[in-house]
Amino acid sequence: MDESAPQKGTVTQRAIERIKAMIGEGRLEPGQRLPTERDLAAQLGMSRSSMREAIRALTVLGVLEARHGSGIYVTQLEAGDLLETFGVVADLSRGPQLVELLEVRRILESTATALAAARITADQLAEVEKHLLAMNATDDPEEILAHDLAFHREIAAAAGNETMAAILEGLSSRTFRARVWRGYEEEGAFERTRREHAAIHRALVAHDPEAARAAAAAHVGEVEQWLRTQLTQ
Amino acid sequence: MDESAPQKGTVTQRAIERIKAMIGEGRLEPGQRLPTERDLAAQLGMSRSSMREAIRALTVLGVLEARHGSGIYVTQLEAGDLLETFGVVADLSRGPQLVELLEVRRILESTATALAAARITADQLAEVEKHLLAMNATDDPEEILAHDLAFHREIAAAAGNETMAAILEGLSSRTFRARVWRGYEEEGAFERTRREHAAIHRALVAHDPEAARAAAAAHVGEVEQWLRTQLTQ
DNA sequence: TCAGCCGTAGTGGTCCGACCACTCTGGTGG
DNA sequence: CCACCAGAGTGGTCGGACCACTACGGCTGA
Repeated sequence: MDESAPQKGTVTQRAIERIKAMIGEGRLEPGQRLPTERDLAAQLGMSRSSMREAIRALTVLGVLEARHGSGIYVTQLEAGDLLETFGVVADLSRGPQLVELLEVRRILESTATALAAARITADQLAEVEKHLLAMNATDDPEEILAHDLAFHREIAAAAGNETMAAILEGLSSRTFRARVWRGYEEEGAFERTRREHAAIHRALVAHDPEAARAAAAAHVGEVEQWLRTQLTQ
Repeated sequence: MDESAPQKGTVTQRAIERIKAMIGEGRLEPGQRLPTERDLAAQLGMSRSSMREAIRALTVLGVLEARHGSGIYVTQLEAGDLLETFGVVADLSRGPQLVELLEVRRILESTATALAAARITADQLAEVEKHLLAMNATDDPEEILAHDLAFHREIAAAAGNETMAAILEGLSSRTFRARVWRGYEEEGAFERTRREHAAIHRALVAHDPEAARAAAAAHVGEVEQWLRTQLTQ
């Protein structure tokens, strides 16, 4: 059951490509269960160890999901599954790269907020308000951060593009924001953040995309500029 | 040398987190060489097999680089290294998700092109023109696609944000575009594409960001709309 | 003296076989 | 009829062996 192995790269790398190809060609559907590690290794003519490394690699990429004692399954291949690794980028980026990342976020977040202003429903708006109020009702940085994240997540979801929402989720991942905020909040940015969030909320209520875009861009831009000054010091 | 293993998740998963943490905390610098697989496994109190899976995982994420016979090294952790996995998302996305991905690309590409219009140098512009001419001088779809990719890559580079350029690179990866173009080009879209590219080029020459943004958005939007109609059929 | 070759130690890559931890299922006993 | 449970099957871990490749240093020959 082997077809003239081209012998390019390592055995494990080949296995990764093969499985990816199987999914790309539709031979493996989302949610479907794969053969066992032992069978897969035999089919591709390699050891179980090498096959396990390939499976582990595809697991961290969000393509496969291994359930102990049950089997290996193809994920739903949705944006959330595949873009989870985006958080790693945010976690490991430093210096100028952090600013670039924030610039990307500013572009996407402003557009997402504009889209949300046009499309958001009453229910979604209520959810956004819930986090806005909760954020203003406490002084615990941890809690504020959590509601801040949820605030933007709800808006991104209301924009109607799951892929964009997933990318923004990665760009706002817990550790990334915690790292930046650690210094940012010490400069009395809480009050400003609240005003900016209020402005975004107003634009959403008014269903005003342009106002929403401007408010969101300014919001992220504030942090971006602050980070930029930090680097030059 | 172990600190009260919390025993959460699999052994391999723990190893991945530990190594990621070492890099995040700066204990491992970009380009630095890690201890051998055998030593690492011993330090974290696990078998070499498990450690290898962890290393393989971080390798596909673009965080580590293994050189056969030499050792394991931390990558430069630049945008290109870490965002290579973005291509996998594009390769495995289908249906509505493909449209969402194209929408993200439209947003980023239009902004990148606008930035490029403001910042592009004469040398960079010459490079862009080179690919524009080469694209118009041939009828080989393969070659056209290659120069098309390079055309946009040069523009993204001129925008001055490597992270954005890396993301766009992933969103335009070879297989992704080949897949979409297969059907797109059959509808006589070549001529339209050339006109759109010419419009983008004009805006760059004129250093007109708004015109560049509009031209790029229209360019990607054309493909996006076509894909949208394909899905409803 | 010095350039180039080559042996070798050390590294990642692969394979094997065993056992553990967990899940799922089908039969059994209540 | 249901609850339980034992067993088969699965992924997870381990240890060791060997292969493929790199890098370095000593050796050889000019």
